[in-house]
Amino acid sequence: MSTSARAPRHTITRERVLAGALELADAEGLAALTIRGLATRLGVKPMAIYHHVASKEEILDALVDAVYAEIYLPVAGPPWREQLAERTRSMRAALGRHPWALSVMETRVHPGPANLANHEAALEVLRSAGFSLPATAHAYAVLDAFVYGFCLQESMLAAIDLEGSADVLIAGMDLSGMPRMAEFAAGHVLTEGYAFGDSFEVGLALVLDGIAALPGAPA
Amino acid sequence: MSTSARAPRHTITRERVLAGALELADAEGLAALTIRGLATRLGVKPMAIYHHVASKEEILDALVDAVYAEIYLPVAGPPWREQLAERTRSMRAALGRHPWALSVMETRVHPGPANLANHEAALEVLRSAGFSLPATAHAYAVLDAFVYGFCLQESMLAAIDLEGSADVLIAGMDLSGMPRMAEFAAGHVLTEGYAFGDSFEVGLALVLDGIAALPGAPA
DNA sequence: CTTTGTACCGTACAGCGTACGTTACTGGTA
DNA sequence: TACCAGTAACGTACGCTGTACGGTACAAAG
Repeated sequence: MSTSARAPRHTITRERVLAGALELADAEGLAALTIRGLATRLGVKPMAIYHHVASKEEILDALVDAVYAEIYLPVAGPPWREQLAERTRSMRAALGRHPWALSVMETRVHPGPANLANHEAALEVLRSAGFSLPATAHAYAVLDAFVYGFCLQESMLAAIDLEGSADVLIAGMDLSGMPRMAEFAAGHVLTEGYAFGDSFEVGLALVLDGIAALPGAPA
Repeated sequence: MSTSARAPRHTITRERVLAGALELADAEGLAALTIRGLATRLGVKPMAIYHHVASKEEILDALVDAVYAEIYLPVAGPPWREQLAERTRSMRAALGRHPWALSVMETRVHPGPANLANHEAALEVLRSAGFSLPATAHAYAVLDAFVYGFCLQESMLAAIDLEGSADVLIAGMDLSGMPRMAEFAAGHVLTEGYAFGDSFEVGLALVLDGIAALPGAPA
């Protein structure tokens, strides 16, 4: 096939553009998500994309909302604790599947429909469980802080691990004058069976316990 | 003065380059931190910068470590809880002063000396207070997840607020079919005296309580 | 006075998002 | 059947980015 051949009509649609962008970001990282790269992957010339989306910003907005759409929507009912736990685990899974998502979210200003639906569902769970409005605000802020922050740490660790495994990295650091880090590395991190992710369920339980004990939480 | 005049020798040093980069990022945002923009601010031509730093990546590494250097170093001793609380508040303050820092941190792979010193100090506080190694790992992971995540949310909210105040934003959203968000907005967020940041101390206390109750925490 | 190293500069290149204008195909109507 | 309008893909070009490479001027040392 000729590289300079004109692609047939309807080679791309808005859906194909967004799906291709998501695949490209997942497969090759956010830096590889360029209009030119996306066009090549779609078998089209760069400017053809702009007949289906207004700008790259719009693509990024749509990608973020696509990630939110993957998150479990909690339902109101007695076991509010398990519903929120399931949503939180689902968020971690989605952000783990799309490590680029967090940094894109930071730069978005307009929440998409899936984002809003997720907020609504979480608020519905808390409010219908009997949380007061102030308690709902605190609970939601703390729980989301935990999951966002935990995923942020996981993605930073994953980025570091791509350059070399943990033991090699730690061996290469200058830990002189850092006895506690040396102890922590040798006595725990490099131990068989250690995984940073194991702190997730511990932290989740800790935060949910704290939320349940908030003033304004149901009895 | 002529724009094309050659700057005198020793107009810039590595310190001045890094200080200028930090000021530029603080004042005009991360997107404004370009080699050309930085050179202009320093009264120098772009390529002069490369005689003092190896690459822009190196500048970003240094900026991140400069932010870590602003964070309070906790000291070991009886009141571990207050020491960690102070460090956490200090982290929030530093990340608030430099909203661009979080997104830069995400892309760093080599921790700087201030970063390592901060880790060491926090570990020292936990370990010398009597936390077991697994408890230390969980406590540290959860506490940092909280502060990173909370600051992430604050910076996202701040970015949105730059485009218009909260009430205007909320008024512009389509909250039909979103009764809980409507209730939350009207009954709490738009109320006199509401501030998202008020959840910080609540969450901090909640997390510290949880850490103190961890198996392996001191009695 | 000359030599040598260093610090600043000019030019240039590849790659980015995208504004603007052009071309070719296709479905609807006369 | 013939045409026409609309649409989707394309080519070119502009200003921006980081930075490789080579040149130039000045300051200190021999």
